Amino acid sequence: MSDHETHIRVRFAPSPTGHLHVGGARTALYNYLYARKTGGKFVLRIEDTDAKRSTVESYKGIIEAMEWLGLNWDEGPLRGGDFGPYTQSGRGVLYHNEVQKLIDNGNAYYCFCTPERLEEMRFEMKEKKLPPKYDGRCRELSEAEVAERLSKGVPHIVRFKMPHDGTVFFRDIIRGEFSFENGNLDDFVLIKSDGNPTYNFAVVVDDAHMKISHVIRGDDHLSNTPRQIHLYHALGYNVPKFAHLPMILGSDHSRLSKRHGATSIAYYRDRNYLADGLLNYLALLGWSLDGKRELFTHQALIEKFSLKKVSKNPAVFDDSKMKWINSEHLKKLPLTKKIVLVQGVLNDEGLLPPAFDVDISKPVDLKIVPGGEEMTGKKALNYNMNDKETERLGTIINILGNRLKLLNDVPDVIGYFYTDDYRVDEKAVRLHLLRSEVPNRMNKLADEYERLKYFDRESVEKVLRDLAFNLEITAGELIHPCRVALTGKIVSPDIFWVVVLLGKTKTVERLRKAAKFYS
RNA sequence: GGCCCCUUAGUCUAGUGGUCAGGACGCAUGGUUCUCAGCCAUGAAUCAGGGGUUCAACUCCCCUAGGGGCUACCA
Repeated sequence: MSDHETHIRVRFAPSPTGHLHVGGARTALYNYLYARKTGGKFVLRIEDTDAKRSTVESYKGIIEAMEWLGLNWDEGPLRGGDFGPYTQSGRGVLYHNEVQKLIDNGNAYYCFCTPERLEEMRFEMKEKKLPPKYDGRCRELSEAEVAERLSKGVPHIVRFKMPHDGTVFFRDIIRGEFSFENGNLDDFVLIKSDGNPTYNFAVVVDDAHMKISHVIRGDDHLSNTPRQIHLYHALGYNVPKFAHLPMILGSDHSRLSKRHGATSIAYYRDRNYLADGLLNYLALLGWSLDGKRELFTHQALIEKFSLKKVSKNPAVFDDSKMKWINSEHLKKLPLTKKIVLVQGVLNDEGLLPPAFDVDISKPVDLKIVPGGEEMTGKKALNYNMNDKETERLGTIINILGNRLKLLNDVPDVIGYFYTDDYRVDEKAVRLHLLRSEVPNRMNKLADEYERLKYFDRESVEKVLRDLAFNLEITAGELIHPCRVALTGKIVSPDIFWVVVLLGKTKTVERLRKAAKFYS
């Protein structure tokens, strides 16, 4: 690694005018990954120069979302650093010093044109099918004239004096060489009449002062880059390297907006998606390792990421793939971790502590649970659950297996283990319970279970199969109504495990209740 | 209007002049099973269009079309 590479500094610079959305998060992620991969620094800077649109709620929301995602910044709000402040509203003096430099060396000038005149001018130019550029009226104002208007307090802005001829060249890490004719660029605004810098000016000043080595951002900024390069030159700073990321589009291929529904990071956080899963999916939106491997842990992302492998084409956000990635991450979590997460969701839904005690007569041997993972370390004692309940939950999660794809499905998928007030699927009832022969069978099954001494999986299955044999029906004809009676659903994990984990008392109670209710 | 970027299945992508155009999600079918999920197997589906260059083009060049961006005292 060369000396230069040891000084890699990148930044994510959102404006606090809304929530952190998937596009911004992806940009933040790539910056973060690049910094971690290269041992550089990741800076978070808040670009709040638009006083009208910036809000503290957005600011807080962005910071919270970044933290939830685990995109830890080295310098910025809450962390500080040697190049602060990291909020542009706190850097006013700096912009004014810098713009003064530009005015002094003839690269910028005061402009007294009113917004009304500019609008008129633009309108006329459009009529004449000319590019709507600033006409440069104030560009050649004499020093005396400027001084006079200034002293009178005439509202003004500051513009960059763009050369009329020449070409600006630059190279983008992802897209290669670019050149822009200066003639197509106009005298853009540096300082607004409220004294705040514009985006194009503030980014350059801040990136230069914060010693940003690589500017990694969305390609909606590609067209701004030539203007910014002029500023770097005029200000006498080194031009950083650029990497313009393809944008993330909505399903209709238009720019992501509120119309597209689920675009905010908070939305997924609130629905109990896993941060690492989201990161994984976001990473894939515009980057791939080899087109084959798609599942990456946070750490693997850092190891494998490369700017060179970022694609040029815009990507459409696909919810179903994101769900899949999320489920894969969920699958891979160790059991103890899953228990804690599931407990959290159950608790949020008011399902903890359980509405009833379940007495499992014989402790469940996790070794015989399909794909059963044993609990390691001490049990997770959260949300008023005792050891036994925690162990039961661990077993429930084990028997659930891959059926659990989204943590948010937990209440629906296993709620019946925790309350009697669970949702009953009418279709399931119609299909399996509303039949004349069923109530009697359910009662018989309840009788058998009531008599059972050891309520373990083996016994519970034997009882049911023996009963089916005696009644001269298939096991399925008992199993399906039993499932609906116990869970209210047409689908569930292995029914015998459900019986065991629901416990003798509840199982018998629900079988009888179903028999009575649907006879 | 001007300037700029992008274009492989529905979606994300691999591909860098000669490949049966590979993978993944999703979809469909079959197998396993008490249901579902899973797992296994199988299948449908792609190089935007047109010109060149070349013995050979998804790959290089040009044009067209489509999509996106910038052109703000938004960022």
